[in-house]
Amino acid sequence: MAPSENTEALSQRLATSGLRSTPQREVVYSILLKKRDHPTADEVYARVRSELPTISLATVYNCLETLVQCDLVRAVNFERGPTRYCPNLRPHAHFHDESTGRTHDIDLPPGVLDSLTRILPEGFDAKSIEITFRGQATDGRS
Amino acid sequence: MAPSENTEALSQRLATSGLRSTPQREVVYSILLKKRDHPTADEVYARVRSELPTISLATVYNCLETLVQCDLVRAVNFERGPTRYCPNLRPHAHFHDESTGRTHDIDLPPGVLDSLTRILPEGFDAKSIEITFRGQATDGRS
DNA sequence: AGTAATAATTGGAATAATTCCAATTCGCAA
DNA sequence: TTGCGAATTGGAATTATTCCAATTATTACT
Repeated sequence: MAPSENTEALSQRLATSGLRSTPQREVVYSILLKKRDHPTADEVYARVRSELPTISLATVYNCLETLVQCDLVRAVNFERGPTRYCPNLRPHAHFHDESTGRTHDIDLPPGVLDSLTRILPEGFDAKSIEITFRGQATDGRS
Repeated sequence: MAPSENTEALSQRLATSGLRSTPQREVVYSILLKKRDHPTADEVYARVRSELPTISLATVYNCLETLVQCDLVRAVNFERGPTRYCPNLRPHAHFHDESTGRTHDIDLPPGVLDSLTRILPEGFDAKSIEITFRGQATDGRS
């Protein structure tokens, strides 16, 4: 796979939003793509620092926020904890494993989101749906 | 409706968990039942103080946590904001209205949760599911 | 190229929500 | 009625995030 491909996608998305492509934004995004384990901002910060040692935590927050605005990344909140970041753009749910604390992406079969939308009463217009499972993943998984 | 009914339920749930029924716990619970608008801990604190002026915020947090443990209340988290509390025990989703900031309960037709569980791959055992819609409620609703 | 205008980054301070902790107080049981 | 564990309390501490003012980078224009 061409490493420039995603960088391209990023630049384009930023451009169409009137934003600039910067080293910080590129590295933050590439870090998210590299290891899709739903890291927190702090975790992203730690990983990015090995490539960009002078980046600040505030910038990491800014970049993540920007990526969310561009719809390249989803911000995910489980219970009280810190926000986690997910670069998976396919329609998917999250499975939160209570024993390991890990979060798994669960791809959704086509139609699931539509059929959920249909249970809404008149007058409710949903722009997005989030589905979160909580339980145990008995199986060894990444 | 008998006002003692819910208090009864509370005492029983607490008892079976080896916990005590206290005035603080009872009032916090009754406040949640009285106005089901998904208040934050701070909001609960404010409401409870009119009945129990000397209660502390820490106790409100403790009571809410206890009620969640007893499965009498659900803790709900939208994006970054503070945790909100919901005494609705029926299977329901949440609709978060982005224009008003309000949260509506959406009752789920029977079978929805089961059919969602069925999309999980082998090895994933879900104990609970949360469904959150985000959008606009065009209609005037409580 | 030179420069103004604008956008992005930075570090640190500030805020918000929640948890922790040690000291009291309460309620039940012997 | 005394004692023990549970619950409450107030305040300090912690965590996650946002804010802000100063600097730095990038772009557009001449």
